[in-house]
Amino acid sequence: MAGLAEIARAAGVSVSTVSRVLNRRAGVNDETRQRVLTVLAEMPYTPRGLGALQRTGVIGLLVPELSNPVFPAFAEALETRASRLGYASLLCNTRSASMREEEYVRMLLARGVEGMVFVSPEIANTGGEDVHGYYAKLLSDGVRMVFVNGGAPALDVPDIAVDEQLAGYLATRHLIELGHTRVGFVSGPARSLPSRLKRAGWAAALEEAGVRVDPAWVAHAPFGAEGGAEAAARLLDAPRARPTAVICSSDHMALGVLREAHRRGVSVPRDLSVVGFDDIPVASYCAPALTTLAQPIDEMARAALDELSLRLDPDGRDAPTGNYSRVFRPRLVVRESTAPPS
Amino acid sequence: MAGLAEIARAAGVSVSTVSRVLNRRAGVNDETRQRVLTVLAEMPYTPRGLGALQRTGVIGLLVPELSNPVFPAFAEALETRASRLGYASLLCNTRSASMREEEYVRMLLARGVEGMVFVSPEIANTGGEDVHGYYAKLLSDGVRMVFVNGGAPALDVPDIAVDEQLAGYLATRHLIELGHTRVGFVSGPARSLPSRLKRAGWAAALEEAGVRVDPAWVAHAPFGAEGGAEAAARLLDAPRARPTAVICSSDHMALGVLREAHRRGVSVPRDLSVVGFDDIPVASYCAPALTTLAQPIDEMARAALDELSLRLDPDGRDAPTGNYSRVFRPRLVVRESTAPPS
DNA sequence: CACTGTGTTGCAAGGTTTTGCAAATCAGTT
DNA sequence: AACTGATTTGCAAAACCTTGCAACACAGTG
Repeated sequence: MAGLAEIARAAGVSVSTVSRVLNRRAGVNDETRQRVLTVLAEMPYTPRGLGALQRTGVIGLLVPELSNPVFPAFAEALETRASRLGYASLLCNTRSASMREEEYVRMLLARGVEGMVFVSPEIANTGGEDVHGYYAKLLSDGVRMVFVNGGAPALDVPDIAVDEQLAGYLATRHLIELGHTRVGFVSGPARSLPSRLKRAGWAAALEEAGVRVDPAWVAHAPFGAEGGAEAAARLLDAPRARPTAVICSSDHMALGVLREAHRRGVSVPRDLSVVGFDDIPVASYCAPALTTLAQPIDEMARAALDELSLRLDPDGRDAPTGNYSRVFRPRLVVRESTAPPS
Repeated sequence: MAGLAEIARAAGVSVSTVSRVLNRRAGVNDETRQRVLTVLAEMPYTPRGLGALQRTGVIGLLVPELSNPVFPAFAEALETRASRLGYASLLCNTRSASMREEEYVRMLLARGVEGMVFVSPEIANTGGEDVHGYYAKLLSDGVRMVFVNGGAPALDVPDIAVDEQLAGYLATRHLIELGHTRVGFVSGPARSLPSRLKRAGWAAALEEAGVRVDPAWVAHAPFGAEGGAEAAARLLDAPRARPTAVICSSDHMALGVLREAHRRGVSVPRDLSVVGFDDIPVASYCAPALTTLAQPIDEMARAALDELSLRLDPDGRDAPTGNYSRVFRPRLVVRESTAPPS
C-alpha cells in the first residue's frame, strides 16, 4: 500500500503538504487539498500505525435503509452469525446518509474493516450509472465482499440470494389456485432488479394459466409503505377490470396496500387478496395477517458470513474462486390476507 | 494520547516488541503479547497516522438491539440528522454481539470515531455491575458522548429522554378515564430503569384514582414480543380479579400481548384494553391498531445530535458543561386497542 | 516601484515507528 | 556439561511522518 511519498509524487506536491492535508492542518490551498484528496481516493492510503487496526476482526454490513424491517432483520441475523465467527460488525445505512455507498465503503476501508456484506446493494438497481465498474474496482483493490440479494452475475463476488422470480411465480400461483385471474403487481421502481425478476415470475404464472397479462396491472412506486399505498390507489382506481388480488415487491409495501384498502373500505381478503414478500416479523401482527413469501433470513445470513469468512481467512485462500452463488427458495406462508375472489 | 514508548514502558518491554504486537508480527511470546495487549486496553493507543482518521466526521451510534423497531427508527432518525450536520454514522448493535458494549466502544474509538450516541445504554439497567464507573472512565478519557433515554443523572453527560414516569401516568390515566380500575403492567425486567419509572407513574395514577395497587398486577418479562406474550399469559391467568386493561413497557411487548390475547380468544379492546409505548410504525398497522404513547423520535434525535455536535465542535468548547439534559413529553395516541371495560 | 502583509509550499530537522541483526534464553540431545 | 536449533528480545539503523522555518508568490498600499 502506498506511503506518503507516493501520494505526494502522484499529486505533484511534497510529502509535507500531503501530511498537512491528512491532518487537516491549515495552510494548504483549497485547490491543492482537493488534488491531494483526489489522489488519495484513488490510491487509498493506510497509515503505518494502522497495522494496529488491520485484522481485528471487524466487518462492515451495508444495508440501504432501516425503515423496511427486513433490513434490521438481516442486519441482526448477520451480526449474530458474525459474532459467532469472532467478527464484530459495523452497520451502515447507505441511503439515509449524505454520502453515497461508494464513499461509505472507502470510509470503512480506511477504518480497517476486513470485509463487507452488501445487502441489496446499488448494483441491484439497473440504473444508468456505472456502479458495475465501481464494484469491479473494489474487487480488484482486494476488498473482500459478499452480496446478499445482489443480483450481479457478472461479478466475481458470491451472491446469496432468494430466487425472486420463483417468489413472483409462487405468489401468483397461490392466487391463481384460489381462483384469481386479475392479479396486480405492486412493484418497486422499474430499475430495481428484484422487482423485475418478480415481475417475470408473475407474468410466467399468469401466462401459464392462460391469462393475458395486462401491463396496466403493474404499478411502480418507491419502496416503502407510502409507495405501496400509492400503487394500490392507482390499481384500485383502474376503470375497467380492477384486480381482485395483488402481489407486492415487499411486505413493507404490502402494509401500505392494506392501509389504502382499509382507507377505501375495500375489505382484505374479501374484496382484495394481498400477498407480500419477505415475511418480516410484523407480517403476522398486522390486520389481516399477511400471506407472504418468506426469505430464509437466518440461513442466508449464515451462508453470507461463511462465504465472507472463507475469503478473510488467510488459510482458505485457495478454495473459493469464481462466482459462487447460492440461491434460496422462498417459502409460501399462508395467513389471512388471501382468499378466493368473491 | 500515549505513544509506543509509553506503552512499552508500562508493559516492561521495548518499543520494538510493542510494534510487533500491534502489527501482528510473529516472534513474540504469547505471554508477552498478552501483557502488551492488556496495557494497550488500559491506555488506548492511537497511531500517529490516525491523524488521517481523526476529525473525519464519523460518529458511533450504539443501540442495544434491532428487533424492537424503535431502535431502527431511532437509528434512522439519528443518522439522518447526523448526515445533515456533516457526520457519517456507524451503527452498532451492542446486544447481539459477542462483545460487550465496553469493548465495542473501545473498538470504535480505535477507529477514529469522534463521538457517540448511546441509545438505551447499559447504564439504564440498574444491575449490579459497575457500569457507572465505566462510563465515568470514558468521560474522563475525553470521549464525547450523549445518552438517549439513558437515565444517568449523576453523570456529566447530556441525556435526551422521554419522561417515562409521565408516560406511565398518562397511559394509566387514559385507562382510568375510560372506566378501568384493574390496570395491569406488562413490564420489562425489574432492573430496567425505564420500566421502574413507568411503574411509578402507573402506581401514582392508580392511587390518585383511589385504587389500591396490587403487586400481582405487574408482570416482569424480557423485552420483546415473546416477553410480552409471556407476561400477558401470567396476567390473564390470574385467578381472582384479572385486569381489564394493561399498559406495556413498549409497543414491541404490546404486540406480544395482542398475540397472546388473540390466541386465547380474549378480544381487544372488548375484554382487554392495551396501551403500548413508543409508537413504532407498526403500531398503526397491527390488529387492533395500538393506542400508545409516542416518543418524539425525530425531535429527540435532533436534540441528541445538536448536543453532540456542540461537544465535537472545537469552537463551542465553552458552552455546554454540566448535566444538560432534555426531557420530552410523550404524546398519547389513541387508536383502537383501548375502550371502556365491558 | 518598493514595501508590507498574507497565504502557500518545500526543505530539513526532529520525532516516531519499523525492521535487520545479534545476543540471550531455553529445551532437547549427545 | 556442551552443543544445536528454535524462539524471543532489545539495539540501532533505516524508513517514515510531522513541523518549524524560510523562501516564494501575490495583492494591496503608499
